[in-house]
Amino acid sequence: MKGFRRTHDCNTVTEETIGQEVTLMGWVLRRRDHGGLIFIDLRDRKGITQVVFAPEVDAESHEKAHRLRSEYVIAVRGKIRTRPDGMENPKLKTGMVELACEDLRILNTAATPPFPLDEEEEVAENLRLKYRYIDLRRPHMVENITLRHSVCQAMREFLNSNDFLEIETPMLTRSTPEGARDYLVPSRVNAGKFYALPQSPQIYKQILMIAGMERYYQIVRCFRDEDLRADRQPEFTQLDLEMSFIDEEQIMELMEGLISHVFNKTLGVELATPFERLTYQEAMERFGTDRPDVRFGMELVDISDIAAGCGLKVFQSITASGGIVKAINARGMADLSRKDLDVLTEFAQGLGAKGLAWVKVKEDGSWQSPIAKFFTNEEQQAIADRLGGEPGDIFFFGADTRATVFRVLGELRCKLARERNLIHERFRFVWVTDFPLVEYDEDEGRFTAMHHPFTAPAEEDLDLLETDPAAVRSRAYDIVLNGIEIGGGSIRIHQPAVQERVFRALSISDQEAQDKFGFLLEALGSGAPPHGGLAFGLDRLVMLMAGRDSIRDVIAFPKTQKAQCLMAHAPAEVSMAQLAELYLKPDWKKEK
RNA sequence: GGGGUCGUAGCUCAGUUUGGUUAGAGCGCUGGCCUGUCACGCCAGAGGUCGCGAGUUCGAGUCUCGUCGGCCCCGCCA
Repeated sequence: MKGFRRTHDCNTVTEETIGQEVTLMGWVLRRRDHGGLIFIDLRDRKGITQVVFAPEVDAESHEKAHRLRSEYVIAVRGKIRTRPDGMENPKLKTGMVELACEDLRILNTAATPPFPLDEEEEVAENLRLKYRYIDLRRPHMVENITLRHSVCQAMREFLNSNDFLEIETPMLTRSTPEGARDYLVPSRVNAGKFYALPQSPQIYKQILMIAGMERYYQIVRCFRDEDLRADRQPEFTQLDLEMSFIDEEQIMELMEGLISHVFNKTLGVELATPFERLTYQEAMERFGTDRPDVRFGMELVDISDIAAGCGLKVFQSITASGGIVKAINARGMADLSRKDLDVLTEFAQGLGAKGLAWVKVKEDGSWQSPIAKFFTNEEQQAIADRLGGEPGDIFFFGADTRATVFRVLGELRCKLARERNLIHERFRFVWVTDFPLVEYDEDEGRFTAMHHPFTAPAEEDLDLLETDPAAVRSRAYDIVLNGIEIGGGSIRIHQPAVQERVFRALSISDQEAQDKFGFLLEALGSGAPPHGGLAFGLDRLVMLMAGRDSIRDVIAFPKTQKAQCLMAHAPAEVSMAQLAELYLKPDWKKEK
């Protein structure tokens, strides 16, 4: 590097730099060797600049440039000059100019890359993950990682200026009941005891409120030992925050400000506030899910009352046995072919439906459908009225238990919207509020917390805790973007007596509550302020902002579906000596 | 734990339906030529455990069974 000092980035040499002597450093993206004249596309984090090696400018570097190969690391010094007439490349930001090399230094050679760095071709993900350091050099990945950085910066800006303190909480903590499977860490100095990696800093941030910190945030890693998905990794990042002396209105308002600031600062997108709000009940009834995509209609409409009296036995028996019948109107989609409908039926069956009834509305308003004959004209009219049906529309029916109807029609409307390009908005947020406090867990035979056990019940429902827990609404709220849950939070319980009642409703014995959460109960009794907060899934948020389908594309070093790092080969075996130190005996065999 | 899908040259893929000559293409790679290219061009060349293992067959990239791995989904994820 002696004699070389980087003066510019590959995207900062422009018309304004013409005539200046600059030094660039970066990687060889491509070499175009004309024998007498050699062109290099030089790439760094910021962009691409064309470098020309000409013997009349510098014979020695021209000679050396013959040896350059893809991904060699080089430093070049020379003057920026305009390209000859007609030789400009409009595809490059620096395409009007080029660097005429007067001095070339090869800083490092490189093996031929295992896959091309240009983005024309999709590369198998296992290769990308094995050679992540190559994958991350690709401009698209640089953009994603850079966006993630900018999002974090904008979040900190906003929260810092709103009087929040950034405070770290322990990674080595204790396992608590409820929730996901924990990642465990054995303790060397406490034989037979284990730390757990945090699923979220939930209790610690509440303790910080009790400790009088008033406003806390942290961009923090969380760990859950559950199976992976495109939007789920075993370790993921949250923007976690908590505030004292507030209610849900103030939190939602502040969070809308935060999100607006982030989108404005990083993408230049102006979001309209306040965001739309739905209660859990509404979201389920109208969209079939608690994370509705509200960018398009096709809402679920209940027709159980009409179905109960119709001539179709299936509809009758389902409504009679406590199930429901709902329908969606796929406007203008009556052109779906028999084969399309078979595919959709299969899709519905895959989600647990027994079948998928449909009705096409013909020009004269009459029904074309295998089930048309089971409905009187009046019933047909009533259904069409309720769905706003017009010629060219097709109705789809879901008849089953509530949960199945919601799932099937909810997924179906999203699938149809995607396939028929009904989604035009880039970003649409919605709050979902008034979640049930608890839900019944068939396997465990008890109620479990829908959000977490520290969520405050709605005050007017408090007295139902002992009589009808399922009817108690919570003070929890989720924030949903484009049909994906990107955050959630709640007002917390700040009175020990209420916390104890909730534990009881969850069938957590006083003994267990004392063992596992005694310190929290004690802390609540020490003068806990009313408080609440929220956590954003940073990976999901950035994924949506970057327009990607998987959070792996916005995480520098993600894991595969089997929770392995293909680059570092984690997890890996350890020595017997290491195990012995931790008092672990590896004599468990996975049963075949 | 379950369902689906993919695995052929360094990369992206064709070939598998209907088993049959020496397994192909584009890109990349190597060497040569080339002073205005930018997905440079031209010439020549190298490169294969058809994921792995059994089986069926005269013969398997192709059929069967098993297995490993990537991805998507269900369960799971307060």
